[in-house]
Amino acid sequence: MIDARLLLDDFDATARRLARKGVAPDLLGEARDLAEQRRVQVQQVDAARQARNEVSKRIGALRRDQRKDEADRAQAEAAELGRNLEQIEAGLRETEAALDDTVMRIPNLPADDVPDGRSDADNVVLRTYGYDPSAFEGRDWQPHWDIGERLGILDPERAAKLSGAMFAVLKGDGARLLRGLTSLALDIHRDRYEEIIPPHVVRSEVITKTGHLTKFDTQAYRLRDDELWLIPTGEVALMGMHQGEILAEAELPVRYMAYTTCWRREAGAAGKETRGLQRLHEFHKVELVELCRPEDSEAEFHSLVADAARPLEMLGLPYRVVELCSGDLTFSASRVYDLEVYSPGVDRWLEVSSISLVTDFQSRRGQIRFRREGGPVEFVHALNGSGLATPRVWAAVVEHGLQPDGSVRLPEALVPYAGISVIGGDEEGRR
RNA sequence: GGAGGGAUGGCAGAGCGGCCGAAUGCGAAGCUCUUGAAAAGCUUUGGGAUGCAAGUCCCCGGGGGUUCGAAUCCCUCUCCCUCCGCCA
Repeated sequence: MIDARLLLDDFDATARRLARKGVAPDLLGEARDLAEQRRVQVQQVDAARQARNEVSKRIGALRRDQRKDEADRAQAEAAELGRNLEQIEAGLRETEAALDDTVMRIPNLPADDVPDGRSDADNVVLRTYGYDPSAFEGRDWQPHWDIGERLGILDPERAAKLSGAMFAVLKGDGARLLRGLTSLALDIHRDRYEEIIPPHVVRSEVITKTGHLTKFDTQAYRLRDDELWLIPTGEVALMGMHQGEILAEAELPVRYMAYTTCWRREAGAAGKETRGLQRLHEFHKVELVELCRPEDSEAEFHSLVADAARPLEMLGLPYRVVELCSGDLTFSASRVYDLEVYSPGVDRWLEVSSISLVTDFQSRRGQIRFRREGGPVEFVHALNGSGLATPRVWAAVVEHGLQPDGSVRLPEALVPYAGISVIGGDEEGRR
């Protein structure tokens, strides 16, 4: 959540910045009014408490001195003050609940140099790597689901039988390919990120405070008999680890990676763009997250983008870096770059990683702070992005590796991890 | 799953319902002394709300209650420890 102070201290500028993200001024005005009301009520409550505390203290002294009559009189007075206090406290509680509710609906402020725009049509392609359109002409490219079924590495019918639409069964070399991809990614990122294997279910508290569970978001699966949720991304577990903590400045930056299964309900999604592995309820991903000092976050963001791109380059996959415009930014992000891999089989660019600079939006909610060397306590900045999301990268490897004889050649860098160089060819490609 | 015990500041560890945001020790920071260091002495050392400030208010695992007043009493949840059961 944003700092409600911004609304009190600098309403116009804040409203202008949020307008770029499509936030209605009404919402902000409502929040500001509530914050103002809260400020007034806090002062009233404090004054009322002070009055009561003073009398209570006097009662203690009088009782010690055996001045019973005076004590009794004071006690009656205190009881009256107490009743009064309760009333204004109730008012304050109401205001705070309403304020909280309202502020929670306000998204993070976009970075000032994020391009203006309303939808993904206004996103900006910053650079493209390894993509030559002519290289894809005049050949019979196939979508990965056709290749996968033909080679027996993908089994959509069994997946549907087990779990329904948007689930996957990978078989044989297909399973091995996924395992190889995750190992490759974990090894690539090992130099900068500490590998974590977290729990895959987390408390309501954790998923709420990472901003992945609000009343407007029904992405996550809940366990029936426990107040626990399946993580929609490893980020939830990794960011949750430091909730409520005050880190030492010297501990920063904290960089973690985790290979986890992710579950998303994806309510409403179905149809053409969900075929094959394009969109799944359950998938595997290597996630990268970072906590750092505010002054470092912009530079760290660009490092994170470069980190997320490294596996794609090693796999020789053409990709492009897209900066999301202000209107397309996710709720909690101040800046987002998407990495999109070109899929020749469906002739589309598929998002394989979304790198977000979240600033202090999550850490304020989750109370993740750090203490400056000999100085004050501040909120850390948070960043996250996929280090490698397996389904779409799996699909891209299969589509790009398709050879005229129908087999799939794996990228060189992947061969040691997958233990094979060709899927579906003659036995020579196998080791 | 069953039975018992616990949760207090960076750590350890006191705390009669009022004088306790909290003794004491350790750790850490600053200062004095010293050529320097050690030792010793002095001082400082949690978070948050509100306020220009002085101040006031809140927080002793979380939430609720009793009371004029709760770290202290009651209820509840979570976590940790010991024992029993189960189990990869």
